[in-house]
Amino acid sequence: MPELPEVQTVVNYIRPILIGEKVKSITPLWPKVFHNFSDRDLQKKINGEKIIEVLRRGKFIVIQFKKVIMAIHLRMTGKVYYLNKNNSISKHTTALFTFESKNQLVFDDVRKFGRLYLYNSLEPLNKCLGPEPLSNDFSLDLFSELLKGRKRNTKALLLDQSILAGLGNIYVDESLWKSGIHPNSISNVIPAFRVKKLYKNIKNILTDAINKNGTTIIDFSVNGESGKYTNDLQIYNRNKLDCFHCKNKITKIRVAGRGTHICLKCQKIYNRKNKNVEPT
DNA sequence: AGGCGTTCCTGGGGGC
DNA sequence: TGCCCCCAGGAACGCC
Repeated sequence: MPELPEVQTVVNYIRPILIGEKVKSITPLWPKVFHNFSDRDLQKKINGEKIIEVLRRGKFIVIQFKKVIMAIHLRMTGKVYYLNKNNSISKHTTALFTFESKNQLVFDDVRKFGRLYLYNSLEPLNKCLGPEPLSNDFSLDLFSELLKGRKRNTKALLLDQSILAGLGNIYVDESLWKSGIHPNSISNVIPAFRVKKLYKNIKNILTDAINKNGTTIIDFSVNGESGKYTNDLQIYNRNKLDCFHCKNKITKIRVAGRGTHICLKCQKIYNRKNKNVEPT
């Protein structure tokens, strides 16, 4: 499940090679992969155009051209990699980018949820996405306001891309565990010191994960590098194993429709009744 | 407003 | 071994 660190890893990988490339064609091998545009739009707006910049916004990979942007969302199983002489496109390829240099970029997606988007600018993405957790604009005050301004299940809120952009199931579980907050806590009654912890942990965990090329195994055909943050996971995917803090067994529950890993001893539920009670 | 169920997909795991 | 069923999940959407 590519989240912010995994998408950043992909961007770091493809950016230096993509910049300066001119698009010859983009072939949809799965018809639904073009989300909001047609072949004709491509011919008018992308084909022959040069790639100026490649960046990340939330979980989107953004390829910037002079007048338009193409956004790629990997959803759960999407992968982007270069095609070289030694490999062939897999049967799960949903789109194939061909450049005038004859280089080719593959968009591979087993479950076919990933999509390509065409926009005139970043604005449509900015409109539906919250702040970047690693940007300077994302202050503790802003984060506190986001939590206090709503009476919502905390995990659901952190997964909501319009509130905060880039977190997914893995990093929400990790951040909440490290901050001692139960995912079913109500966002507006979490005490300030816990909010501060959560704020710092989100930043630290994401930064750490980026430095280790993320968690999801990314099978690049060129350099074979895979995400090393897998070894650093403290709570995610550790159902029935010992909590690293208190040695209690980790449990798996459902929160906001997602499989959720928690330590019942370390993570405190905050709601109206017990907001002043601290964990033992 | 927010919670919840449904939809999109396929590989893989559990049960028999 | 084989087969069937169901589950995993990010985000959009409709409903309550």
